[in-house]
Amino acid sequence: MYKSKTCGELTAQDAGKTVTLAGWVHRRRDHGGLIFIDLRDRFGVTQIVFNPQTAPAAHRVGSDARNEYVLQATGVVAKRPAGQENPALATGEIEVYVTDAQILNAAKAPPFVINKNEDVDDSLRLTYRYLDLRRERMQQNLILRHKVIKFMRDWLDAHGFIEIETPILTKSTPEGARDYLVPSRVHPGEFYALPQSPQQFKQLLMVAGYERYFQIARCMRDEDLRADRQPEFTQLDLEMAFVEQEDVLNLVEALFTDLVHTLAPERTMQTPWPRMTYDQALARYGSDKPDLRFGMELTDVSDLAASSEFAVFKNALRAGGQVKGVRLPGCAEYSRRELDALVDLAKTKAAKGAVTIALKADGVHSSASKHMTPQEQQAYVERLGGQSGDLMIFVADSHAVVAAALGALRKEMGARLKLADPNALALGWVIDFPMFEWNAEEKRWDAAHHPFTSPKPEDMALLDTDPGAVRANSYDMVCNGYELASGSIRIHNRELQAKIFSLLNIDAERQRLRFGHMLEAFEFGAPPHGGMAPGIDRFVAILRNEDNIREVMAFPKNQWAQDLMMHAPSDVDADQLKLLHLEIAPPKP
RNA sequence: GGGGGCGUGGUGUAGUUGGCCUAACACGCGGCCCUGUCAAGGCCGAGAUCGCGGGUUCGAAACCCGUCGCUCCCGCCA
Repeated sequence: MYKSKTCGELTAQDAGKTVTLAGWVHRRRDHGGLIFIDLRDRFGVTQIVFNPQTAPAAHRVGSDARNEYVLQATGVVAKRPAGQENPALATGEIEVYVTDAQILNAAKAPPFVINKNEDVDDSLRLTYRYLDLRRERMQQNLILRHKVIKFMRDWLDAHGFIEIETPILTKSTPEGARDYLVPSRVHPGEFYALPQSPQQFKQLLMVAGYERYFQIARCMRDEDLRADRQPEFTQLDLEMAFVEQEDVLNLVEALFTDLVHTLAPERTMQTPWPRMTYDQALARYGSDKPDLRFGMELTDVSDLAASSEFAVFKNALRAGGQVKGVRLPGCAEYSRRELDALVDLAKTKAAKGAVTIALKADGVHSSASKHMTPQEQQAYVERLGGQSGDLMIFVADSHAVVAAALGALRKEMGARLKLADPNALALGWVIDFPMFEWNAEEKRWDAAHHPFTSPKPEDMALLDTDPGAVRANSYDMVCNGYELASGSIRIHNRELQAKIFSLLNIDAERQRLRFGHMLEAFEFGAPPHGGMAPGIDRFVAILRNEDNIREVMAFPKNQWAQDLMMHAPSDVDADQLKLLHLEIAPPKP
């Protein structure tokens, strides 16, 4: 070993001991005579002192050292002189008087500052990720990530779960996200797919009788990136047999509640977690992943609109839609330009427009004042509980568009007005998702969750008459405006599974080709089962108050799915392509 | 595929109603001085044709057009 102690463990108790430390030069303070170096390793920082009188050879080493040099130093632990302690440092009671030192490796000046948490251009950080990872922020993020995963493993183990690995090379299932494909050398023209999730494997493990499975599972989806979406990400994938929805929810809630209490006790969390149906979430917050850290709920004003002469409102109602509004406290003085920006935000969610009513000191000011009397405007204000100085914004459209538009406004304004308590973890459940979503482009029903989700027994009759009204035994875990997990009770009956496939426009032949193994497995004594899959990257990011899941991944991709450090993706040798029976088509002009 | 933001020494920023910019500040880097610092301090120094290309102008870091890169968002994400 190059070291007898780490840079994070020495205390006054160790005074007098001779120790050897090894690490990186975090900072160096050269007084001409004495040189102080803050030596850093993964465990902490320790001040080592070079004295030209008592150890001239070692002092020359300290003199040559520069930031990020790799250093080994042997010396005697000493309590610092009275008044020289550094309370900001865990090892601040002591220092090490170096008697012998050597440079294990020199270092160029790094392309960005490592010993300060200063913002640096993301692409530079990603190019030199191994340097970025030395910085305290990333180190803390990855250490917490480790603790979270360790906690999950231990907790699930203690609750009778076993961890089972499932294949990375598997079969493409074109429904859902785009697959990453891997060409087969042995089978010309055929491909493996990287898993979007271990969904089918974990269900088959239930058929196999393992009853309680989990996996820290890597999932890959070839879709465009966002701050909370990387092409590969990690889920705590779990599945249980002989359970109902309530059992899964209770178990996951207990796991995460214990986890937060243990690893983030300073964070506030409402227990038990609030639950709401999908319909309630959309009605109250305009989102199926509402940020529950603040109120600012949507208010239905359809009844007021019904008795008004305002054509935009009336027409929306006549078409079966609704009119709802949201109150933005203290925003009455927004400029025309700012109001337009809010309306534009609503329009990005397919709203045709939005009506604003500002309650200023001299009364109501509305963008629809030509179409509404002041009395009408006042009625809307009162319905929303508007106070002087508030801005109200209304959207009239279908239920879905109203929710999307006002939900986007609520999210944006919640952030802008800093309504969310940054210390809160607003964990909650959204249940009773619809079974199907109408895909207007393809003119067919798509599975809202995935095709293995079971419908609610009481809605079974609607499968034949009104698929859009069927609710699923599916549920999401939400936190601070993120979808942290999705899950469902699965289908375990062959006939029902085949019926759902058919409803999803997958004919018998494609069912046999793509899902024959699942249908067949259900004929061999498949138990009732269900589970879910919390996203670990998103959860750790929330715990660390990071806005981008890159910050909690060691080697993430940039927005265009490139690894700037490894330079992936990259072209490959012609020989490799030949072996894989591939030819590259010339790019389109 | 679309929209917004950003791009100035190694890093982070200032400068952007065109002229005082022969581009400023902090950190970093190099040298010298300095025995109790911990964001050490002091002195000196090197380092940027302002992402790239074109244009307008007597004059462009700044204005216009194009382009590239990064980033956030929409679409997309069973």
